[in-house]
Amino acid sequence: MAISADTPRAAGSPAPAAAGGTHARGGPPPRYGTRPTMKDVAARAGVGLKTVSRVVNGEPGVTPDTERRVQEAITALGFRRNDSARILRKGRTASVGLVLEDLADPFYAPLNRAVEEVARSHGALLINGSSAEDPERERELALAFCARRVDGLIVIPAGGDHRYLEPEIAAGVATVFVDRPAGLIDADAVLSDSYGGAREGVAHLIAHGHRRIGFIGDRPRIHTAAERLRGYRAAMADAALPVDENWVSLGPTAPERVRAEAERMLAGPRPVTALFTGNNRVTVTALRVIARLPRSVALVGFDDLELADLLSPGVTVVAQDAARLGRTAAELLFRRLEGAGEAPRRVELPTRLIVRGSGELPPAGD
Amino acid sequence: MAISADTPRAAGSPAPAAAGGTHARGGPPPRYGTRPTMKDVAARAGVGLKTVSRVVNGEPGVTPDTERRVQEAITALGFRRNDSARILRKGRTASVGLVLEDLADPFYAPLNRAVEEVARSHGALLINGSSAEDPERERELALAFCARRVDGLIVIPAGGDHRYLEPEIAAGVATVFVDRPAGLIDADAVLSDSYGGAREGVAHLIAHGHRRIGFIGDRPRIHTAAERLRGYRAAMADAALPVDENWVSLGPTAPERVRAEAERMLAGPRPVTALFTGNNRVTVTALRVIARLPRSVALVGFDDLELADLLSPGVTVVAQDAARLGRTAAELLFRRLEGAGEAPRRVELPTRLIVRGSGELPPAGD
DNA sequence: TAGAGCCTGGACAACGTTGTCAAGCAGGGC
DNA sequence: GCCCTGCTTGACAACGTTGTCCAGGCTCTA
Repeated sequence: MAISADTPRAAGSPAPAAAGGTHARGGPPPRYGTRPTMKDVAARAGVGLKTVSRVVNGEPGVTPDTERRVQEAITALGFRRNDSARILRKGRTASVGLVLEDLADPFYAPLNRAVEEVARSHGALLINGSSAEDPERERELALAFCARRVDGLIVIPAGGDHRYLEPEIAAGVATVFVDRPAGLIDADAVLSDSYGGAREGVAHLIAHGHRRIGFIGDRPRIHTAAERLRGYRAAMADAALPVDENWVSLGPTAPERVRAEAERMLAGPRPVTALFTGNNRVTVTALRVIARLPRSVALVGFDDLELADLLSPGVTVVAQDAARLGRTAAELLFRRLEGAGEAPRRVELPTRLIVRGSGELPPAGD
Repeated sequence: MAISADTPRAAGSPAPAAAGGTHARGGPPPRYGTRPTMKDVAARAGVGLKTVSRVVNGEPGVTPDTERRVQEAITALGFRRNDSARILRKGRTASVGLVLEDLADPFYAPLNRAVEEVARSHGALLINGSSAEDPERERELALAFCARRVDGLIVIPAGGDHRYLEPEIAAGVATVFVDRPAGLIDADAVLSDSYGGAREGVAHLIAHGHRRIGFIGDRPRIHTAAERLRGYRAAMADAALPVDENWVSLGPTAPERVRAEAERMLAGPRPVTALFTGNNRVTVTALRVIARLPRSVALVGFDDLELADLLSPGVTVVAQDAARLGRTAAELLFRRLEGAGEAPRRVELPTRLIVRGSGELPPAGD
């Protein structure tokens, strides 16, 4: 029998699941949108409230016969425990909040999934939201999660000041920052080695003969962007190569800006012969620019891309393990929840240079 | 001043945010992990409980002076409203649950984000989880969300029987299915035109001279997989082309299986000259197989891929608008919540053939 | 058969919030 | 001076669950 989702029921046709009465026999039929409670189940089964609670939670001390009667009442009424009340009473919510930049970003999605898996293995649900790189929105989300009394919070910071979380952390909300460190507070953080990864990637380009290398990255206030730029400069310095500041561009990763900057660096009498791109979004746009050029330009990007191996030439990347970032952060969080009372830790995961050929092009000139 | 995340505080060093007393003056310092309540705020501000509630909720009828005292107490104690209690009292949770197959899948991630955006615009939070294509897990997640009393539920079905949701729907949980229809119940659904899209994609291959076309898709119990196969058969029939059953393969989208099936279809004396792939995961694996072959093989895939335009040849796809699927479903859901009491609707969104060249290869033989 | 002890079941309070309602108070009109 | 009005404020119950505690009935043993 099908049920119409929202058709209001006439008094003469009560919802089948609730037929028989939420209230004592003879009472009015339950209003649409009103759910039966343990009290209703108890009344129907002819037992006490606590007995229903025991059955629902699988607690011992209920005879099989009583249990059967309760189960029948539960099924007949379509009862489902109200976790809000349960949470209120117990204090723990078995849920974790995750604030990231963009749920849809191919870099963060696996991180999201990894956090979900760890949460699931601990019996916790995941609430999440996208900050869209807006500090105020990050704050709103994180505090909304705290109001829901999440047991723990995982944050990919958009802002640079997380003092607003101090009362929450002090109150026991286990908090772990991922991908970027917390601002102005001392807290757990799980990061990738942005500096080392960028340095290695740029060194790869240098090793293949490039001397004029452009760097296009995210906004400078973002920790990873700054670190990767630092890695770029270190690699150039290692090889005693000068850096023309026209080769460096930090800013929003919107395709228009990245395209303009890439085209600028690749134009003129002495263009760069290679690009190092600071994250997956930048890389994709840069690849589109390069694809339209008659000559070949070397590129190494931070973050792996799904089809990077199928492009020709394959795209060399500095890969982060986003899933591992998420997993590590979530595991750290649950260790905290289980009472590991050490000082905040900063975990740094290594990156991996995946050479696929795009860095190995002979330099175009110089 | 930095706060250690989990260091238990000695009695002599109370949490700064709570210093001054959660309880009446002179009482014991608050225990770690215990949060101040409105009662505590009221005591500290020297006002009644309800006045605090009014200030917290911005209700009128509080003098500026009283409000200031309450605000000070809130800040001093680090108070944050407990939404569990609020939800229990009010009955509405301002949250939406989303069950999808895999949070990390590049097809579902934008859908996830779109649902989030709509929820956000309605002031609701998003709880989500991955079913991993396991009906039991789908059920667990959906019911866990219902226990949390989400106002609405968006489900990408893994299973084929959703009667377990009948009591929930009857109790007022607005429920919308996306990508695939509900099983054995009558409910809102937002779908892509899998049949039409596949038919158009396969017709494209036929128009370019292909006569032996393979179809590799997801498990047959999945509605979209079955529909796309139906579209494939229709296109072949339209052109009066015979279908060798060796050209059709439905099953898990694990790379090993897809690779084996693609290699099988492309081997032998009379291989297929083109492949139609049933979703993004299948397409990616098939592209890898094709890339290793000496000869070129045409391919059209269901679902767009991020770098599809940069491959050579570009990959022709039947694109779905995943974000629009999510947005449409979420908007429908909120319309239901606002009381639109019509019969369940099935919305079907069009697909779009994006021609990029991979289908335009001359057939390899025949 | 009586007493002790165990097992089952239920009454009750509490979790933190919000809606209802009534009290207190100041100001103004008569 | 008194009453009425309107505003601010607070006491109280209720939301649905779980933990505590106690009562009653049963079994087992002496």
